Amino acid sequence: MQATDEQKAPAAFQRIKEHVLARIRSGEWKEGDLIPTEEAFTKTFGVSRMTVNRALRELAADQVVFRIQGSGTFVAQQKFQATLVEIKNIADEIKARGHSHRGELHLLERLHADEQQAAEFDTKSGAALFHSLIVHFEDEAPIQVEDRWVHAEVAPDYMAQDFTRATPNEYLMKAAPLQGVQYRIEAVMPPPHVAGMLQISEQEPCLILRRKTFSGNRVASVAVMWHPGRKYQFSGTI
Amino acid sequence: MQATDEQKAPAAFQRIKEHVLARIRSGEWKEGDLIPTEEAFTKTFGVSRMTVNRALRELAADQVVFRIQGSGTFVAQQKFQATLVEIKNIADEIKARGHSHRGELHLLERLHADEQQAAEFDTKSGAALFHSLIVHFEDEAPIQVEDRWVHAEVAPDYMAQDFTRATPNEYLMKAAPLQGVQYRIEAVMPPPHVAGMLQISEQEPCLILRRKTFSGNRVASVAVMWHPGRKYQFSGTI
DNA sequence: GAGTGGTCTAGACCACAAT
DNA sequence: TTGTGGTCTAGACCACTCC
Repeated sequence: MQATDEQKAPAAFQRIKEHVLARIRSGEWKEGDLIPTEEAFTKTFGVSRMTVNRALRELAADQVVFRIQGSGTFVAQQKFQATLVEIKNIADEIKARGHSHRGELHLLERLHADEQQAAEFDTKSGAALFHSLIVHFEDEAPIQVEDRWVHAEVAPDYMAQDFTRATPNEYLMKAAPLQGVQYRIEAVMPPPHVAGMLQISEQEPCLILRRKTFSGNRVASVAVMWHPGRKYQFSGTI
Repeated sequence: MQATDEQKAPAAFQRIKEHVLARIRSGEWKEGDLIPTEEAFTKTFGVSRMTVNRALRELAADQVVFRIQGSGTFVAQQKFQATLVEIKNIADEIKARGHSHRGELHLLERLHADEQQAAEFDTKSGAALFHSLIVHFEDEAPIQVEDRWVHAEVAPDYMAQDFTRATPNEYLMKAAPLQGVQYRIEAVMPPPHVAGMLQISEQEPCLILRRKTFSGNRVASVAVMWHPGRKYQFSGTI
């Protein structure tokens, strides 16, 4: 028998999605345009309203269209205005490049929040915090200094971890269900002790990532991650 | 009449999603666990299978669970391993902060690609390119130097644009259907002419975003965007 | 009130996996 | 063969918008 090239017909809701996307791509339907109603599509495609509804609902979830109950379905604003950068766990990132990762623990202590730290953690002054300072190496070259404070109530076992094996990030993800992250990326000059740990000059800029994580409506952890500007970049594709 | 605090009951599919999410958050259902079948949920919640299907399908789209036809629905790997940074159009970003944006065009020229540029654009040496240099101001403070090369074949009308009104980014999005973006974020010291345009010292680090866009399987544009490290950060929430 | 989307039902048939 | 998810139907009722 001949090798047949059987194509399964795409699902009806997929065909409708493609139809709408094609109209938008071709420019026939432009930003803000009202597109046909669900009822109209049921006739055009000979399908039930639930099927049309699924197609349009998924396009709305993808922000291709937006829908206003009682009014209709409209073409959404062009996307691609934003580029997304993915910031990964440093250990995974290094391993993904085929290199070896090693963490060097420089400091692990328990202390009490001063006023500024209490404000950052949205708690009261004197609350127990853990503080760790770890230098991450990629094939024996220092690539990140991770300076981290952790709310002791959220991750009480923090100090019992072996941070040469798992990063604090990995531990915290298991210990405290993450509910949110705030981050900021900056370019700054390193203070002397950071320059020393990264084995760079104080005249070389650093790329820093500040990251605050939330768990159970509390601030779980505040971290500052320093990277040598010459060797480290955030990069990606969309 | 008393001010009533009427709560509309959440939709059934939402209640089911919440139920599953709560079980996962509490740790009752762990990564890789098989969760109840659609049929089981119809009985638990007293709803039809379509309603359960929608709830689980949406959770699968969000990568909370994964589904294998014939086998069942399983809890997916923990997320939040990655943090996403959104890089917006500079003009939109400034306006969103409630400030005024102004673009100052310093250079707009047509030239021919040298060998290095030809390699970057994946074309032949001598191909026509446009080159623009724009300084973006936020409330009269320079916030970005945008140095951009554009493939003339992809956007032939580039030089006819008024870049004090719309950013090159906005124009290119309309002129050339975007198919992909590569980017890189770095921390570097500014060369003298950039420091001058940003009105900063040569000892102040810059945050730079390099961005290459693709259209129709060709490189449409290569841009380097310089920002003063002291005033500009990438930030966001997830 | 007419038109639109938001949700839901109670079935149905199919494809795929495990046995 | 049985159980699972993937899709679809032909209705239904509701909430909201606009006239």
